[in-house]
This record gives sequence, structure tokens and C-alpha cells, in this order.
Amino acid sequence: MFKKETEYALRGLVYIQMQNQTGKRPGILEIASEIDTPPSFTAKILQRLVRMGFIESVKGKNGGYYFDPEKKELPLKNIVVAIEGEKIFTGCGFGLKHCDEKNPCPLHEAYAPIRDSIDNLLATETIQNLAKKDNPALSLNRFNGV
Amino acid sequence: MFKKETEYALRGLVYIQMQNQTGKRPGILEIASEIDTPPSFTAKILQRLVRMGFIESVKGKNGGYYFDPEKKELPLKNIVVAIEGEKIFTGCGFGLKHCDEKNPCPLHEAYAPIRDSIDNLLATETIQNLAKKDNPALSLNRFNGV
DNA sequence: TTACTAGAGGACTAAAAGGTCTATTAATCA
DNA sequence: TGATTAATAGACCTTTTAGTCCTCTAGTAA
Repeated sequence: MFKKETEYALRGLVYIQMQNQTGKRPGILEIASEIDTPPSFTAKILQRLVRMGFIESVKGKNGGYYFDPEKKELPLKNIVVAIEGEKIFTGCGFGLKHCDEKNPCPLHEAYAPIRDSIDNLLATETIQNLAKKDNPALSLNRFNGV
Repeated sequence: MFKKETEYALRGLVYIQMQNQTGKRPGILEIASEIDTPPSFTAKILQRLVRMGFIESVKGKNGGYYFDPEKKELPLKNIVVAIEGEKIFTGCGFGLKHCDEKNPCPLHEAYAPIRDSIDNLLATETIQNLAKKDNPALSLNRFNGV
């Protein structure tokens, strides 16, 4: 569905928000360990998210990543688009360049509603929203020797 | 959504079936040109499909690719699974290894129905079915200097 | 039975995705 | 101020995906 980079970004952001809610600012090692991703790669991804303005960071002791509480909730779609671009929401399931409403490819009618519901899901769900839910699967990682 | 290999395979197969319906067995150069894909790469992909038993081929003059008319209709899912494996139908939208009904990740409930409808679409639609539809988008390729 | 045509096979190259490592910079605190 | 801590930056490496090219083999037809 998504690239690894996008997956790790989403998982990392949800974890950061979860920690922020309890007044903490997690660092990379903690984040990578909890969401079960390669630390250096995760660091690189979070750095990009900082540069793009999705999250903030502080260096030094007690440093770490956090969301600016002033900002609005962050829809998953924003992250996905920032990392992967729009193709996933506009592209044709068949990979045809000239497929659209006027020149639908054989899969068009069948795939369009699916693509739209993905679009809708990602535009509606936010990092903050996901962070509010209990998520056993997220924290499970640490117990499975993955 | 899919890898290039899968896309090209699907497009190629639909084109082959369309030609078979009019009593023809298209060759690689024709196929690649019509579906707008790199000829050598397309050849390699079709060869694999032949080896896997999805289509037949004959060499020499008037050779080309064709479907065994004895065989049943071919669901898109079979091709996708043969090329990409099952992950797309079973994987978690969030990329978590331990996400399932019992340990749902934050996205699980929302994503599951989408994944299921993709599964259902690909299991239901067949190459033969798609080949029956008019598809301007498929043949359009040749007119756009793509 | 030779000449031609067209698929088969595999070695090779290119680019993108995924991931590591090390040196640097900035914050904190003793 | 200096030691320590943790993010930053970017060069580098590996794997996978995408794609090319050349030789070989098998049919077809004259």
C-alpha cells in the first residue's frame, strides 16, 4: 500500500503524539525501538518531517520530537502526499496514463470508488485521532522479538 | 498500487485476449507498442507468464501469444498473486506485523473494508471480462506520442 | 533444407527504495 | 565553561525494481 518511509513516518508520528499526551518528548532511539523500525532510517525520516514542518524537535538533554500544540490536527493524507505525492489518489489501477472519466480504462469504474474511499479515509483520519485509540498492536512490537 | 511488472502483465494479457477474440495471435512488438510498454521488458514478463502457464506461445512465422481456449477465465487476482504475492490482500495498512482482528492497529477497522473490496474486485474481474469492454484508454496510447 | 521469423533465456545496466555510519551542531546541566 | 546528550547532515552501501541487449532455439514457408 505505502512505501516503508510512509509507514514508518505514520507510526512514528502516532507514537510521538501518544507520548506528547503524557507530557513527554521521545527521542529517536526510543521511537525506533517502540515502533520497531531501523533507528538511523527512522531518524532520517523524522528529520525530513521536521524540515517539512510537520513536527518540532529539540536537541540536547531531554530533547526529542513533539507536535506544536498550536497546530491543527494532522490528517494522514498530508503525510502520504508529502512523501509519495498524489499518484495514489489520482492514478489509474491499470497504470494507464490516459485513463480518466472520459477515457476510462477497463478497470476504471470498478476501481474508482475504492480509490475514493482510500482518499476519504486518509483525509479524515488524523495522527491525533489515531493516538487517542488504544493500540495494542503498536506497543506489542516490543514483546515479540520482532 | 501495483508494480510495473504487474501492470504490464495485466495490460498485456487484456490486449492478447482482445486480439485472440478476432482470431489473431499478437507478437511482442505489437503488444508492447499497443499497450505502451518497453518491448524487452514486456517480452520478459510475458515469458514468465508462459512459464507459469497463464498463456501459450508459438515461435516462428505467424507466431505470438494466445490464451488456451480450453481454460477457464483468468481472474486478475491470480496474476497479481503470482507476481506480487499475497501481502497486498493480507497486509496491514499501517505496516504492523502483529496487526490482526485480535490486535487491531489504529487503522485496522477503517482499512479492512477497503482491502476487502480490492480483494473482491480482483477476484471477480477477469482478463476475459475486461477484454470484452470497449476500452478507449487502452488503444489511445498509440495516438498521444506517449 | 535453407532462410527467415519470432519467442526464450540470461547476462548486464540503471534507477529507486531501503538502510547504515560518522562527523557536526546545538541544547542542557554540573 | 566544559562535558554530555541528542538531533542534524550528508556520504555511503545494499537490495529490489525496472529495463536493455545479445545470443540461442524453435517453427514456418519457400
